[in-house]
Amino acid sequence: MTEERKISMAVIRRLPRYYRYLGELLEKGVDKISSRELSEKMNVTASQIRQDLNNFGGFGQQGYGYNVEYLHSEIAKILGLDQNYKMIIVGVGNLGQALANYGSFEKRGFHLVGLFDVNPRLIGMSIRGIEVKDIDQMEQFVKENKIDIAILTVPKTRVKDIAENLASWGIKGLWNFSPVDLFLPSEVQIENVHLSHSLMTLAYKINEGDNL
Amino acid sequence: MTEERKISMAVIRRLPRYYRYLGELLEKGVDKISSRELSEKMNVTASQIRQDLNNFGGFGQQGYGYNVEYLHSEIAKILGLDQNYKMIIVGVGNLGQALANYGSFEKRGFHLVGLFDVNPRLIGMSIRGIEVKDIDQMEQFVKENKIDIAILTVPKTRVKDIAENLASWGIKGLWNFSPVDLFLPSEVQIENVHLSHSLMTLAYKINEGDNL
DNA sequence: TAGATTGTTAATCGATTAACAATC
DNA sequence: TAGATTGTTAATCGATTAACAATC
Repeated sequence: MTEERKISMAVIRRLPRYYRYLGELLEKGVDKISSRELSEKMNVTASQIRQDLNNFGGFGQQGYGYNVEYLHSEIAKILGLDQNYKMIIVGVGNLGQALANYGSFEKRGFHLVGLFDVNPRLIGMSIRGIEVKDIDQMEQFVKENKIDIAILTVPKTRVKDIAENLASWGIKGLWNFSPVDLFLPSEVQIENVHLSHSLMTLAYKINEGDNL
Repeated sequence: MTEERKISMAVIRRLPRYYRYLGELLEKGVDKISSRELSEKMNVTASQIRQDLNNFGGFGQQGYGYNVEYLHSEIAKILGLDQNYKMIIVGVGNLGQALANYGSFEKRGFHLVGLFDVNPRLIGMSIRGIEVKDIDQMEQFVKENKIDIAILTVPKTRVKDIAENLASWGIKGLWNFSPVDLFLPSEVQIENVHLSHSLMTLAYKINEGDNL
């Protein structure tokens, strides 16, 4: 593969937003857009949009703008949305069940294929046709099915061991919802969703207004 | 209140993490910590920790370090965790129910007091002692109970109108889980949790490894 | 006192914005 | 061709890291 200079995560985290806006334009039947028009919709600078996109090559055309469908599909490729991922959920509590019921990940190539828990009351239950299995069966399942991503919605006391095991079984990514930081070999990619951090940040913003 | 220079959101978003680590140290009975020790645990630079904290005043003592309990409580104050917030959940689907069942927000002062939905099958149901009400009753409820925060877990087609209404009824903060950007008057604070963005970012990270 | 570690200034690094030549 | 808009370089801005004097 061609050697490219390291793209910053700040740029990467903006791509899904571009992708979403382009998807909406696509649905509306819009077929071209300029960086300025998009910048106004998204409330960012046109310069940033052009800089971000040019990290990956030239997707536009001078004097014209960007073809919506093409740009949309190119961003999908950059993010890896042109591929399929096999996912399992570990921990089928409230949040695990909610995520299991989410159909919308499927259409982006994220396929839920397994559910695991320790709770005998949950084991055997099915969500969207997927049976909850005992966590003892997880090693075999992950290895046999070549699972790419594990969604971790287990209590924080359990997550470290589970994550380390999954890493040793060759998982590629962990989507971690526990309020814990995982330190694992660099082959395993980690994306944290710290809901409590997000809520605390909201509390700060609410009070910040008082100081103005 | 004293006029302070604007603190960047980058700093604010690190505070909940400091707060979490300090809470863990507190539970372990550790009573002091230096920026260097904390930096090693958290995998950040000591310099950053000191810079971050000094945005809000001097919490440490030369030659000693930081008192864990004191620093923990000071960060809580900065974030506004010394206050109480009344919250409602709008949209009691899978994710709304999961969040409603989360007990852990309560102990940080975030009190869930209302649940709203349009679905007649959900209306009348109770979660943790809170009855799901018809969304028609929301205006009166928000105004009478002076609700601070609304958790938005409604379909994306509904969220814009609901958010605008809540804003006009004096809500202070919106915790938005819909894949939509809300543009509202600046009195209303918005914190987005875009799960799909997070998952796409994980996909990128997984594939990025291939280029190394 | 000597040692340790903060608070804070200065240096570096990186990200964003502005500007404009290239070109469709 | 003239007008529009990209791609890209340069300028600015902000955030992080390093260094060290202050001080407990």
